[in-house]
Amino acid sequence: MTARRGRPSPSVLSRDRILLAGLALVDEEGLDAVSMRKLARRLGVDPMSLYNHVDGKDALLDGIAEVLLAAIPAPPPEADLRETMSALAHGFRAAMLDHPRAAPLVLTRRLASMTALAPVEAALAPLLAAGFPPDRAVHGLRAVLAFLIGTLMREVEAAPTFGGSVQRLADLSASGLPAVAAAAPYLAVCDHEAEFEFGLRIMLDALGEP
Amino acid sequence: MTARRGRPSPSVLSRDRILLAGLALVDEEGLDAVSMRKLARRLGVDPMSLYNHVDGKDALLDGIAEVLLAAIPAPPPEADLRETMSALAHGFRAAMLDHPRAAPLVLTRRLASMTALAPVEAALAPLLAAGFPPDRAVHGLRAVLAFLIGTLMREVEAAPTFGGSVQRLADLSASGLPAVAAAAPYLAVCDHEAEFEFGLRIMLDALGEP
DNA sequence: ACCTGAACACCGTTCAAGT
DNA sequence: ACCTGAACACCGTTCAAGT
Repeated sequence: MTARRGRPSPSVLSRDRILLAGLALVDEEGLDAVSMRKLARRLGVDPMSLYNHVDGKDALLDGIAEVLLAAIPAPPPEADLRETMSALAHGFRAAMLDHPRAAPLVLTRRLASMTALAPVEAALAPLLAAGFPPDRAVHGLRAVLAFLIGTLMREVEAAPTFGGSVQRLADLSASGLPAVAAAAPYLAVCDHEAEFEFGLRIMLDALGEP
Repeated sequence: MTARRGRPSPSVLSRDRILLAGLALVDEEGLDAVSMRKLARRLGVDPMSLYNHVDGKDALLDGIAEVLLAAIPAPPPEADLRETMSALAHGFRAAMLDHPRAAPLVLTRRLASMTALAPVEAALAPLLAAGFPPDRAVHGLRAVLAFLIGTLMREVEAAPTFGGSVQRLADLSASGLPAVAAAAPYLAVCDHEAEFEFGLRIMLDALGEP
């Protein structure tokens, strides 16, 4: 019932093994460093062997994005609507922060597959169950998602190479732009957690009642 | 006072000419198609000549992003705070929609240059002038920006290749996911304009009073 | 100061051949 | 059914040489 065919020998390659190795490669070296050849080297295999399990580089990246999305946990079933939406948003954020260098794959690519639709279902189902008409449910979900994507893009791209932000603060103060200079101490640092909670509350408030 | 040196001959290459040609290349063929070599070919020049005016491919892409940002018009000076913020947001959106294939350069890259700071100044100045303390001004601006970036990413990535959305609707209905199927007609289409106005109103309302 | 071209170390993917 | 390797048409960038 579980084995796809009667082949017990652990074949070297599989779509899953490739995607996981790809994710590890992104985690370690970043998105720009991903190449079919390097990934094949890492798996001890000819580059062209990957094409037996994955449709090409773009499909590989989509597959890695789906691995990230699959890590979002289902919200507790006894939660009310607001708790459910909040849990999904926090789960989404946690999944992205677990793999910050791969997160842009989810945040910037149009994902069309079935498995990419699962989180949409998880958010839409409680909205409809709470009595939201489908058009308003979709509308509200889109607004929340836009905020989540924008916030996470900022959080995940925040250059970790950027040592102390002291230099950045000095640059901002010396920018010659008066408002930027005046707000420099607050521009130089960002409490991502607080920004996330602040914006999420706004968006969930805006959802309103069915 | 304006000429940098007494060289009247219109030298073939300049940073600006390169950035504009780069933007045109992105507009026509998309981001993935951009290469230093192809851009040089388009300019009738050796690929390596570009490096005299631009620091490399990454700097080229940053430069193109700055060209986009520079197209955001200054808001009318007599406008009140809300009108000013709204005008900036609409100007930002219009600038991105003028070059949808280049927009991800602005929306997904961390821009550090001075010219990328100009729009921040334009938004921060009226907030401070209206009496917002700098920490709240930065906080509010970040929330609005996150929403704008997320919304515009969706709008700009929406595959224009995707013929009628009839096929997509059928896929969604047949997904086996009940909530997705129930909301399929609304998931299949997106009124980007309305989503933008809806979310912008929420974020500007959330700014509150100083 | 700017432009050139050869060279280096890479890419993604097609295709014919193997087992 | 899966894996291989040669081959093709590309990349970004360094470096030495030209003017």
